[in-house]
Amino acid sequence: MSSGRYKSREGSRSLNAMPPSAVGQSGRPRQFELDDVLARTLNIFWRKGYRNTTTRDLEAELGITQSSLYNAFGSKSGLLDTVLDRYQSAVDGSLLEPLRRAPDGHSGLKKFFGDVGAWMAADGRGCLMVNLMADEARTDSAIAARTSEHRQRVREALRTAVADMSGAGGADSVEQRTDLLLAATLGLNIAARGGASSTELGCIVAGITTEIESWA
Amino acid sequence: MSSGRYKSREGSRSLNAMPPSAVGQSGRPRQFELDDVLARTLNIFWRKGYRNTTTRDLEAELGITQSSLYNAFGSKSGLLDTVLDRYQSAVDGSLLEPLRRAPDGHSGLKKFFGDVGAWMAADGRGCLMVNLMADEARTDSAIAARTSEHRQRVREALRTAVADMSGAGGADSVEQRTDLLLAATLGLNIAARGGASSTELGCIVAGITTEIESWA
DNA sequence: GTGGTTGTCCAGCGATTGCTCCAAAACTCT
DNA sequence: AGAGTTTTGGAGCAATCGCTGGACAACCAC
Repeated sequence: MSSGRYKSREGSRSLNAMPPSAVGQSGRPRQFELDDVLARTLNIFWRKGYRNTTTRDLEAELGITQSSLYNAFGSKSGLLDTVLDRYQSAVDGSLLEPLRRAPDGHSGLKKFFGDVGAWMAADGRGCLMVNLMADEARTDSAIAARTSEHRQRVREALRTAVADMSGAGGADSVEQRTDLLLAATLGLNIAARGGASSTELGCIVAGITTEIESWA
Repeated sequence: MSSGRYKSREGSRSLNAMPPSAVGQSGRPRQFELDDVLARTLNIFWRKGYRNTTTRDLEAELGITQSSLYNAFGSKSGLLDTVLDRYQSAVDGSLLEPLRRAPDGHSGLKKFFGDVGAWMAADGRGCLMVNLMADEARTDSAIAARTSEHRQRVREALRTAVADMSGAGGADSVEQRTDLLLAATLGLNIAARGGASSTELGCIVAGITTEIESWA
C-alpha cells in the first residue's frame, strides 16, 4: 500500500505493534481512542474516497494532528491498511457469513441482494473495497492484492449459496451463475457510486433476484 | 466539468469554436493536428485515468506545451469534454449501434458481450465512461451527468435487444433482465479494472451469455 | 512593409500534497 | 527528583498540482 513518493526512514513505524493496554508501556499516553479513531477514519475514507482524503482532512475531522496520526500509523497507506482490516471483518460478519450460513442458498441470496441493495441505496458510497478496486487497484499493487482477495471471498460465498440451490445444474452452471452474480454485485456498486437513483438501484436488485428465482 | 480550484477568466476559451480550416482565420497556424492530439489524449486519459493524468504528462506524451493545450482547450476539464465526445460516438458506433441493429436480440447480445469481454480482457483499462462514473462522478457533477447519460444509452440499447428476444416474458421481465445485464456490464468493467485475469473475465462473460441463452 | 491576430515557448505563481523535525508535555520507571 | 520513553503540537519541506503572463514567432489583410 505504498505510494512511494516520499522516502520513509523506518517504514510503517508502529502500526499495531503493541497491544493497546499492555503492562510494560511507558511514555505519554495516547490522547485518543484507537478504536474510535479507526472507526471514524473508515467512514471518512469511505465517504470521500481514499485518495481524495488528505491528511489535513483527517486532522480536521478527527481532531487529531497529523503528527499523532503518523506516529500511530506510520503513513496514510498504513492507516488504510488497518482500517481495511476492520472493514473486511465487518463485511464478512454482516453480509458474507449470513450468506454462507443461510438455511438454503435461495433465501440466502435473496437476503444478500436485498441487504446490498438497501445498503447501496441508503448512501451513494458503495462498498469501500469495490471503490478501491475501481479507483486505486490499477496504480497500487498492494491495494490490488487486497481487493482481489476480497472479490474472491465474495465469489466464494456466492458460490456456496448458488451450489446449494435446488435447481442448480452441473458444476459448470454453478460457476457461471456465480460469476454472473459477482459481476452484478460489482455493477450494482458502481451504479450506486455513479449517482444512480434509488429507483434505478431497486430495479437492478429486482432484475437480479428475479433471475435467481428462475433458478429455483 | 469544472474543478473550481482556479478561477478562469473566460472559461473554456475556444474549444471547438471554429472549424479547423475555415477561410477567414488569421494569426499563426496550429503546429499540431487537432484530431491526432484528441485521439492520443483520449488514450492517455483512458490508460492513466483522468485525475491521474497531469497536464505535464500530457505535455510530455503529446509533445505539446501546456500553453498550447490551454490555448486550444481552455482547461483540463475542457479537454476531457471534447475527448468524451469522440469516445461516446466511438462506443456508440462500434458497440451500441450493432446491438441495436442486430438481426435479432439474441445474437446481438451474444456479440455485444463477446466484444465487451474481449475488449476488457485485452487491456485492463475498462471503459473510459465507466471508469469516470466510478472515479469522478461523486465529486464532479458535470462528469456525473455525462456518465449517467451514457449509462442510460447503454441500458436503452440492451433493452431493445432483450425485448426482441423470443422468450421475453411481460414488460416487467424485459426491464428486469435489462437491469441485470446493465449491472453485469458495469461489473465486468470493474473486475477488469481491478486486475481480474482474462480467465476470470472469460468466466463472467460465460456466465452472462449462458443466462441469456436460457431466455431464448 | 505595417498592424492585427493567434499560436508557441518558458518560467513561475499560488495552492496543496504526504510527510518530517523538533521542542515541549506527560507518563513509568528507579 | 532524575532518567528514559512516548505522544503532541506546530512549523515547514520538497514535490507536485492546474493554470497564467509575457516575450517572441508565424500567419492574415492592407
